[in-house]
This record gives sequence, structure tokens and C-alpha cells, in this order.
Amino acid sequence: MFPLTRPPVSRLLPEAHSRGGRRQVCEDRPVSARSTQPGSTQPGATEPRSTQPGTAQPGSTQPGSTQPGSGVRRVGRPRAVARPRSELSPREEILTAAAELFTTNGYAATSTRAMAERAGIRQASIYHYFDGKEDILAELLESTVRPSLETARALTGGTPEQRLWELCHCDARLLCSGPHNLGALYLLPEVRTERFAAFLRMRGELKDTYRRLLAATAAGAALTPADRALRTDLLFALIEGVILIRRDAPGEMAADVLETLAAATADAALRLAGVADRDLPDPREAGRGPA
Amino acid sequence: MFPLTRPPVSRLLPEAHSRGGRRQVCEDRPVSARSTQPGSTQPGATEPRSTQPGTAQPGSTQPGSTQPGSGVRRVGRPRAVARPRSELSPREEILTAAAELFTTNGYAATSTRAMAERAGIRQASIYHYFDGKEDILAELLESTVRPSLETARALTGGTPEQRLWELCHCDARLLCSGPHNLGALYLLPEVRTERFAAFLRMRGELKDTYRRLLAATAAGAALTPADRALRTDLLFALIEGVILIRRDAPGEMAADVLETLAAATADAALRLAGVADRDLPDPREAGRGPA
DNA sequence: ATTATCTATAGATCTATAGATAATGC
DNA sequence: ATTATCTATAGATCTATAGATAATGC
Repeated sequence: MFPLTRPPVSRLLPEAHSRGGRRQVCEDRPVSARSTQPGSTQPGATEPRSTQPGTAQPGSTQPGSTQPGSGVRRVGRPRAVARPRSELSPREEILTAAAELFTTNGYAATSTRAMAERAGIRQASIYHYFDGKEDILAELLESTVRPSLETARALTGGTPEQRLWELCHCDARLLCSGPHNLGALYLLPEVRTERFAAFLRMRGELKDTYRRLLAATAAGAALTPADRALRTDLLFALIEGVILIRRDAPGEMAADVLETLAAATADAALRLAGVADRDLPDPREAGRGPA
Repeated sequence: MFPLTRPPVSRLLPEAHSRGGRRQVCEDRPVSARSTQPGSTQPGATEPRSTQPGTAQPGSTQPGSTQPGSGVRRVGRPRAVARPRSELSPREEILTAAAELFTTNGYAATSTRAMAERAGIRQASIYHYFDGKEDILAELLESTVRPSLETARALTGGTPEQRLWELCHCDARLLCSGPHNLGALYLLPEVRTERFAAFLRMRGELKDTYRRLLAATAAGAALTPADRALRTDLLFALIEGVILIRRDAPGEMAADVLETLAAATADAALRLAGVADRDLPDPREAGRGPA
């Protein structure tokens, strides 16, 4: 048996009002939604595992078969337990199931059987899509940092102070978005393992962007290199700390709560960074503290 | 086999200079040292599990037998693999082993066999001291927050701003102290489980102290209740974020690095909280930003 | 023929219990 | 007699592989 009783999943946050819009660099694309986007296949994340190794014919796996949603019959043996037809491809169903279970129970405590059950397939069928359990976590991890990294690279207009605010805001939003607390995957002890070096590299690159942005601000430029490194650590810790905040309020976050938290996080991050109020021009001044 | 390769344990941080002393409420008692103090037995954490339930004679387990260190012969069957005589009691040896393995590999990925091996006993012997694996984690968790909570309760002198700084500083120190990153236990997904409710309650109480201290500052008093709650969340997230910082630099932290980080964390926390510089009187003014 | 699924299972765990054993204490 | 340890093991997993099967595609 499962050695630990599971906590009740998905208790939604109270309150849900609307909020005014605010200039923002990143679009409204929740992490999880993005990670399960059919088109988001990256190099190395091939769709079904090629059965004949070395015989990969590019383009041969595209047609209708993979297209989910349509009521047509699919190739292959039917599933043992029929289900209402998901919008997602089988591969995405597995990732979604894994996301929920990994974030809730952790990696080691999540069995492939539990994932399969939630995805509506048998345990062994997972291995048609993934080489093993580790690959599933690796893909979730990478597809979770990737949007942050893309935002970080795309940052252009405004002062360094503004760009830093945008990055913090955007990352906080991403961490709070989606039905599961995917950021909690970063906290799993298994992630420090060689297997996930690619993810850690991406995370390091993201942190480096924070470092450079901080250095570009007036406040950051005034620091010694050692102090700047320290402050970058603290700034980054605050952003990732949002994961901990969210974890204390399980379930999907209401849109306005999310927005308030993201803005408050970015504001707090800039205070932490030592950015003076006068270095924060109008565009984002509008949305600050209501009191 | 173990599904994940283990990262190399204990790579020490570079640099080790000295630093000036600073007024501080909490003494120099690293979390782990404290948690393995022989005298620190709490109610419920009885030494060896009473073999005859209901026949507990208080005081009958005290004499030399439990006293470690001395070269005398001990009662009971000798161990299968003899060892250089530890300073620690068997129970403490188990806790120490668990601390290292839980923080490095996580709870579910740590087998009782691995713990026993590191503690120098056989797997089954663990059950002489603990009712099960969960009890070991519970005890580690509680003995890790307890010092923070005691500090929080004991805070007296100075302005609210100073007390808040002291609490942040002390907690940051505790989180960075000791040979293992015990704070990382808070991050384990298993902790959200009913079994560890007692720990979560203590942590909640600690957070509440932060809330009250923040409310007592001039900056905190000016906030709406909702904003104050939000800011408390962020403040607390920054403190716990120190765990993440430490995790990126494995091994025991050099004393001066530790102190620099703790002070920088407390400074950052007060900036985050919105505390103005003029509200931070002399005693701790001395140690701030060198630039 | 190709594909997506299935069933069955090998082999390796892992936790906790039962009960034996080798010390000291009296 | 008491204690701290041990050996052995039941029973329940869990991951990954082998190979069968039931669809569609051509």
C-alpha cells in the first residue's frame, strides 16, 4: 500500500473578482496549458517512441492518427477501459496525469501504474510513449522552465528596472498558472540528479538573466560583485518562493488572486533588489499598492 | 536498483574569511546539533519503544546503558558490524542517517535499509526505536522548526523592526546551519500529509509570528489587511527560499559565508517588507551593505 | 503492414513483523 | 530477566520487457 495517506486534492481558493489589465510582456499562456500544446514538440521529444530503432521516417507519424478530439476510430487495439474521448493525445494525457501526481505526491511515490490509471491506459502502455519514468519528469521540467527562459530572452523595451519587474511578474504568473503547481517539480529531490542536468542548465540560464538585469539597474550597479551575487540569489529565491506560497493554497488559483500575487511579487522583488521608487516609471507605477 | 543516480554529497563552499560579531538573539546552536542533543527528548518521543506496552517505568532507562561514548560494554546483542564507537546514541545515529538521506534523496526514495546501513545497524533494528519510517521524518521535521519557534516566542527587546530583523536573521542562520540542509525536509511532498499535521501547525505558528511582527512595524501598519497577508506570504517565502539557495551549494556552509548570507537575508527581508532605513536603528545598522 | 494498445510476468525491491540470540543486570 | 540487537521472511509493491491482440491502412 501507499505508505502515506494522500491529502485531499484540489481545494479551490475563495474570492474571484475581476482586475484591470496591465502592460505585460508575456502573454497569457499558463505553463501547463503550454506544456500540453500538441504542437510544442521539441527536438528529442519525439512523439511515439520509434518501434524500429534507426528507422525513423520523418513525417510518417503526422496524419489523422495522432489528431485527438475527432470522433473517428483510431488505429491500434482499443483501450481496455473506454473513456469520453479526451482532447489530449495519449502522450499528453500521460504528461497531465504525471504532472498532477508528481506535484502532489512526488516522483518516487508516484507509480507508473497510478499515472496510467489516471491517463486511462494500462501501465505498460506508458512505455510506448516514454523510455521510462525519468523521461516523463524530464519533459515536464523542461517544458515548465522553457516559457520563462523564452520570456527572459525576449525582454527588450524599457529601463532595466522595468525589464526586471516584467521578468519577475511574468515568472510569478507562470508559477501560479495552470491547474497544478508545476513549479513544485523544481523542489523534488530527484531533480538534483544527473538525469535532469538539462533542466538545471536552463534554470541556471534563467537565473543568469536575473543576475544581468539586476546588474543593469542603478541599485545593482552600486553593489560589489559578491553582494550582487548574493542579492541575485535572494531575488531568485523570492521568485521560486512563490511556489511555496502556492503550495499552501492548493488547487487552481483564481485569475484575480493570481494577478494580485504576481504583481505583489514583482513589487517585492524590486524592493528586495534595492531599486528605488523613482527608478520605477509610470507604466507600472499605476498598479502598485492600493493603500 | 535505485532508479536515480545520487549526486556527489558534500562539496564544500569556497572562500572562508572571518567576520565581525553582531548582536543576536539566538545562540549558535545549529539545527541538526540541537536535534540530536541527547537531552532534547520531547513528550511522545520516548527513547526506545517500550517493549511491554503500558509498563513504562519512568527513569528505568536512564543508566549507563544509553550513555554513548564511554568504552564500556553495552547491554544487548552486539552489532553485526562493529564500529569505532559513535558519540551518538543509536536513536540519534538513526536520525542523523535519516537526515542525510531524506535531505539528499527524499523520503520515498530513502529505504529503511539504506538508513540502517548508514547508522551501522540492520534494517529491522530501526523498529526498536521507531514505530515506522514516518515517525522518523516527523521527529526530524519537528525538531527542525522547534528552535525557530522558540526564538520567535522569546523575542523581546527593541523596536518591531529590530525584532523582525532578528527573527529573519536567526531563521536564516538556522536554515543554513548544520551538516545537512534540514530545511529541505519542508520541501518534501510527503510533508503535506495528515501524518505531519503537527509540524505544519508549528510552521503556521512561526509564520504567524512573522505576520504579527510585520503588522507592528510602521510599514506594515500602513497596509490593508489583504496586502499585509500578501506581504507576510512573500516575506516568509523569502526566508524559506534560503533553503533553495543552500540547496544549490551543497555541503556544509563555511561559518563566514553562513553569516553573510543570514545578514543579507534579513536585510533583504526588511527591504521586501517595506521597512524604511530610518526605522532600522544603530545596533544592526553597522553591518549593512559595504558599498 | 502498421499501430496502439493489451496481458502477463521476471526480478528487484521495500516495510514491517516474528522470533532467535548474545550481551549485561541482578 | 532485560535489553539491543540479529536473521529470516511474508506480503505488497514497483519498473520494465516480452510478446499477443485488435484496430486501421493499403
